Amino acid sequence: MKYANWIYGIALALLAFLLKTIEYRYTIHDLSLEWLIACIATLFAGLGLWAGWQFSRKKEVQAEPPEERIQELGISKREYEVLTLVARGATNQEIADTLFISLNTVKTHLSNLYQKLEVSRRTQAVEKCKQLGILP
Amino acid sequence: MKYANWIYGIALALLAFLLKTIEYRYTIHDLSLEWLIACIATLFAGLGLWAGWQFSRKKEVQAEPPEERIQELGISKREYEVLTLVARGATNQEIADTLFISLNTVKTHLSNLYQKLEVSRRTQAVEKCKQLGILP
DNA sequence: TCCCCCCTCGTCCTTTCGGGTGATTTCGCC
DNA sequence: GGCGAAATCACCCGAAAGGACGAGGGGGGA
Repeated sequence: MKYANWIYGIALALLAFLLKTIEYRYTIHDLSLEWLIACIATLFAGLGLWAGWQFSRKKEVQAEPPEERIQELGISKREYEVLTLVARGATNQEIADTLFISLNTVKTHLSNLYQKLEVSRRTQAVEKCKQLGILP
Repeated sequence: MKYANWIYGIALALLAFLLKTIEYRYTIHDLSLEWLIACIATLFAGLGLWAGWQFSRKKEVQAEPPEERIQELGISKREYEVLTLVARGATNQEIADTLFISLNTVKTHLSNLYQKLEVSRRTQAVEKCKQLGILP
């Protein structure tokens, strides 16, 4: 996704180059200078607008497959399941009932999660995961 | 904030007009045409980019004035302050220290919040408020 | 085969939360 | 002046959460 930046930059450079060559060929005499400038101005303004729009768009949708960062942090499937339930405001007991495991197991998973996320409470964990894009 | 759109448009028009007049005055002969075009192109490209950025920025922050729903639910200022700190993963004690109030007071505010939000735990409260757009 | 990781469960202990109740002060509004 | 809402604080108690261990089974890779 980082390639987008380069694409925009290259596109800009190419367009500038193209305009220059065109201008060299037809040494402008039949179309007035002001007209040319106006065209170029609007064209590039539009291009900049579009680029900015695309750029911010990317950031919005970014979301990025959470798989990557999850694995980076070494979070296992089971731990992630617990995490999502925590994010929904479930208590440890509810999580245990949902996943058909013991309350102690839930606590163990959470303890491991806290270590991996470098936090000490469920609310902090949820907050951090949302920042990392791991949770919606 | 809707005026921003018009401001951008007017700014664009003004700049175009300004460039035209300048170009009329100094009928360009000492600075090469290609240079002028390059300048204009980059200038407008940057302007477009900036405009697009600002535009998307507005949409992001938009978020809708939470004031409305907050008052609907009868949440007071102090309660909202506590709420935001809870959303950041702070403990009750940390909240108390931050707001220079007693731990008991924090608890009271939270109890009232839970009733107003119809929840029973801090994580649920945060979850609900994010859904309602009260919290970012 | 052995080792490592995951998942599971347990105990003990401390801290944190949440619910309930009551109280005081301050402020704006009628 | 009275009234109500908001803000403040206190106490008690039980539930929930978190930390720090240990431990066993299972599966996959070196």
